[in-house]
Amino acid sequence: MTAADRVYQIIRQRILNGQYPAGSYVREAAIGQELELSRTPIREALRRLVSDGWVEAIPHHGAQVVSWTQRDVEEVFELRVLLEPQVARRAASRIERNQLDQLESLAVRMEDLCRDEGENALEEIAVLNDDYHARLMAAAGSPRLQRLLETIVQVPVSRRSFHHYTRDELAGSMQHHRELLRALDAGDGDWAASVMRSHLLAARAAQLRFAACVEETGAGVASTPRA
Amino acid sequence: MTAADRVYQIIRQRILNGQYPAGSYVREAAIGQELELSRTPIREALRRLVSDGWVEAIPHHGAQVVSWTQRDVEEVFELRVLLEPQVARRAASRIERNQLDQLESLAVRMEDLCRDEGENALEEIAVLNDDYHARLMAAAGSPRLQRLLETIVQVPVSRRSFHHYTRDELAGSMQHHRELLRALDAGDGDWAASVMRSHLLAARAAQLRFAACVEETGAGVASTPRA
DNA sequence: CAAATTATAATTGTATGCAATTCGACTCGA
DNA sequence: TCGAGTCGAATTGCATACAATTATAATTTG
Repeated sequence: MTAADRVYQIIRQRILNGQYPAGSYVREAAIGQELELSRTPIREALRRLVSDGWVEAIPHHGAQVVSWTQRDVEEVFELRVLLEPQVARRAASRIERNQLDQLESLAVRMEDLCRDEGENALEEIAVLNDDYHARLMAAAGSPRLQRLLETIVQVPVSRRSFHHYTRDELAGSMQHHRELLRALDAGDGDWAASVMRSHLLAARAAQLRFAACVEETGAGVASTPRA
Repeated sequence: MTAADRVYQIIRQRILNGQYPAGSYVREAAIGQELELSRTPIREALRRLVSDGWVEAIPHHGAQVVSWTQRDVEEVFELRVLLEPQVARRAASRIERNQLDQLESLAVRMEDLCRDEGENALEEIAVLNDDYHARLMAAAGSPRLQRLLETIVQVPVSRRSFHHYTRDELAGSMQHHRELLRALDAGDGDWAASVMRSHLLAARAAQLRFAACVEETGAGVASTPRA
C-alpha cells in the first residue's frame, strides 16, 4: 500500500467523522506537514477523493469538502432503489450455500442486538448491516454494480439512517433480512428484488421523516455532523 | 484547462481509436517526452483514467489498457437497462418545451440520414444519437445518474452497436426516438421509461447477435479494434 | 540440464523547488 | 462614501531529481 493510499483513507475518515466539515477546504501543504509527507501523495489522494465524490476541486483554489443537501440524499435513495434490488436479483441465482449461511448468521446476530436494547447496539447493528450488504453484493458477482453502489452510497448518509428508525421500523428491517434469505434460498430473483426494494423504501421513509423534523427545528442537515 | 486535463483527453482518445490497444501499457515517461511535459500531469491523467475505468493500475508496473470481454459488455447493458429508463422517466416530468423541440429536431435529422443510405451515414447517426441521449440526460436533471451512466457507458462499446443493426432494427430505433418524444410530451414517465427499455433491449439483442457471429468466425471482441 | 538466485534495468512512488493563477485587501480616484 | 484598479499573500500546477520496488535475464549451482 502506497503513501497516497493511506492518505486517501485518512482524509476520508476525517470527512466522515466531521473533522473536516462540509464546505471547508483541505489544504495539501497542511496535511503534508502533519503527516510528514510531501504534497505529492496528498495531491494524489485528493484527486481520488474528488473522483469518488467526497470533495470538489476548485481550480487553483483547493479541494472543498462536499455539502449534502436533502435533495442529494433523495437522489441517492432513488438510485439505490434502482440498483440494490438488482443486487438481490442477481444474488438469488448465484449465491452458494455457505454464503447463505453467513448471511443468516449475520441476520441472527442483528436480531439479537435488536432485542438487547444495549447502549450502542444501533452502532453494532449498523456495522453488521454493512457486512450483510457487502456479502450480498459479493454474491451478486457484478464488479460494475458494486463500484456504482460504492460510489453513491457514501456511508455518512446511509449508516446514519438506522438511528432514525422507530422500534417497529427496526424490527421490520430485521424481518426484511430474514425474508431476503428465504427468497435467496428459493432462488427467486423477483422475490429477492422486491424485498430489497421494500427494505430501501422503508429506509427512505425514515430518512424523509427525519428530514421533515430537522426542517421544523431548524437543525442543519447539509453539513456532516461531528462525531 | 490544465495540462493534466488535456493529457487525459488525449490518452482516452488514443485508447478509443486503438492507438493504445487493450492490454498494452501506457508509460508515463514515454508520453511525457512525446507531449513535452513532465510525468506529473501524465500521472494525474492516468489516475483519472483508472478511476473512470479506462485503464487498470498495476502497482509499480504501470497502467494497462483494459480489455473488454463479452461478459463486460453484458454487464454494462444490464446496468443501462436499469438506469436509462429512469432517465426517461425523470425527463418526462421535467422537460421543457424547447428541450423537446431540440430532441425532435435531432430525431428528424437521424431519420433523414437513415433514409439517405449515405456512406458514413451510420457514423453521423451515432453522433446525433449521442447528442439525443445527452440532451435527454440533461432534461432528467440528476447529476448523479448522469455521472453513473457516463462512467459505465464507455463509447467504444455503445457507439459501435449501431453498426450491428439491420435496416429493420435501425428503423425501429428511430421509431423509439419518436415514441419517446410522444411519451415525454404527454408527461408519461411510465411510458417513456418503457420505450427507453425497449430501445436498450433491442440494442442488446443486436450486440448479442454480433457477439455470437464473431464467436463463430473467431474474430476478437476483447480488444478495441484499430481505427 | 534445470532450478534457484542474484544483479541489473526499467518503471513507478515520493520529495522539493519554482511558476502560474486566484482571491482578498488596500489604495486611489471620482 | 462607493467603486474600480492594483498589489500581495496564499494556493495549486508543473518540472526535475531521487528513492523504492519490481520484472527480467543472466548466472551459478545442484
